[in-house]
Amino acid sequence: MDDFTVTPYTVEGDVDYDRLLDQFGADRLTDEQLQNFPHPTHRLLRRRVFYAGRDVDRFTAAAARGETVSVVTGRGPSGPMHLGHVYPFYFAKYLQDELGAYVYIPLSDDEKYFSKDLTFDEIHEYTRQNVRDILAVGFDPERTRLVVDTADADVVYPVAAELAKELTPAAVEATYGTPPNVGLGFYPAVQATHLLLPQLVHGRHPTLVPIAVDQDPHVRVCRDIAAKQRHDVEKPAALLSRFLPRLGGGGGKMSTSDDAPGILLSDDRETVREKVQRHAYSGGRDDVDAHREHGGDPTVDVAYQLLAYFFEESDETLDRLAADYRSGELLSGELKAYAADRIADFLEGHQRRRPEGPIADVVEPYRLTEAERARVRPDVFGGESDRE
RNA sequence: GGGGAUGUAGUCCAAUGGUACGACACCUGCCUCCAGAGCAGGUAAUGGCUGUUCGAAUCAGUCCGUCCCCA
Repeated sequence: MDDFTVTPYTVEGDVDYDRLLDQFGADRLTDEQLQNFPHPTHRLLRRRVFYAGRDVDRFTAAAARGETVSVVTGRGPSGPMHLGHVYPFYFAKYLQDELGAYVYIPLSDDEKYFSKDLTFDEIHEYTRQNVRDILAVGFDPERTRLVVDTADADVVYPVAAELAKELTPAAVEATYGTPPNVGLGFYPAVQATHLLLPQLVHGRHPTLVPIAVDQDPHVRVCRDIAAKQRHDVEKPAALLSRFLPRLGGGGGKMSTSDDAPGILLSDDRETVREKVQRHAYSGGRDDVDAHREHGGDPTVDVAYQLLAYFFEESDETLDRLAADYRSGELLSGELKAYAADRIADFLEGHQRRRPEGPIADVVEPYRLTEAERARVRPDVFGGESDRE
């Protein structure tokens, strides 16, 4: 009946988040686990946008003891970034601010080349744009590293090669389906490299991977490899989120490649207002009289959902909006206007922080240093074992 | 390397030499507080080149892409 598909390459239909956990074998976040995160607890946790995980406790326990922890959350640079892409990065910043976590951000340009009909020139243009948007989040350059697969291949490839030997085609096929080309068949090894990289650079420690549930297979594959590798690493922990609702409603995720237009990080206030007003599915009634009498349904109202997921910081305001909407006092158009303004407020801040200037200068403080690379990369010609 | 199949709009697909069909998606209008639903309208395609023909999506040649079998 409620047919849906969730894989790293496809999200379709009305997603049943509970059934997904059964399918994937992840655990729903308990109230207690929630309390183990730094206070005040981030609203993405409080409101159960991040609603499940694997091995979260080891991460929070280590963090509570003040030990080294890291966060990995990435980006596939196949287009401009929209609202649905950005909240994991703001969550990562919260963990960095509160825990001093290292934040590693892999950009999988190779994977997008393998899976999309795009040239590397196009992908790299998006990569540069996306980097500016990611850095607009405000990460600490001392503790944040952007890793671009093809640009940092000196580090990524040797590790991926080691891990790839542990990965059978059958395992890849079982997890992702038959790869359409050998590049994608190899890519899970690269993905696993991303998740282990903080430990390879900084030594064994717990890593948390906050991502949308469709990316969970990557974590599972990596955990399998980490378990059998002689690398001294812990299995990365996962923190899994629901999808930010699409403007059109339904259960899928916001997308730029899809039909429903998403709200881009570059949209100005007028554009946001127009997109929300014209496209957001509402929980309102058919006309004003019916709405005043019976009230609206915030649980299906996309404007309300966007506020609840991320864009309204105040729990009190959120509760009041829901109550007023249900009572019929608040009309759909009014709720949309409010939501659009909160989103536009957020975007204005984001756009103001977006770094200008030559991209090489902008990204430099966030690239792996030579010393960090040397810790990971084998030194083929630097050794002395070539004696006759 | 050999053999076979296939290529039509964003997607799926029809048309055996004669106006390129339809669906979904998208856009516009009506209706709605808004969106959706509903109704009315609209945009959009024959992989490239050459040839045969009055006329080619259709036949031939060639190139390109994709898939399958064999090596």
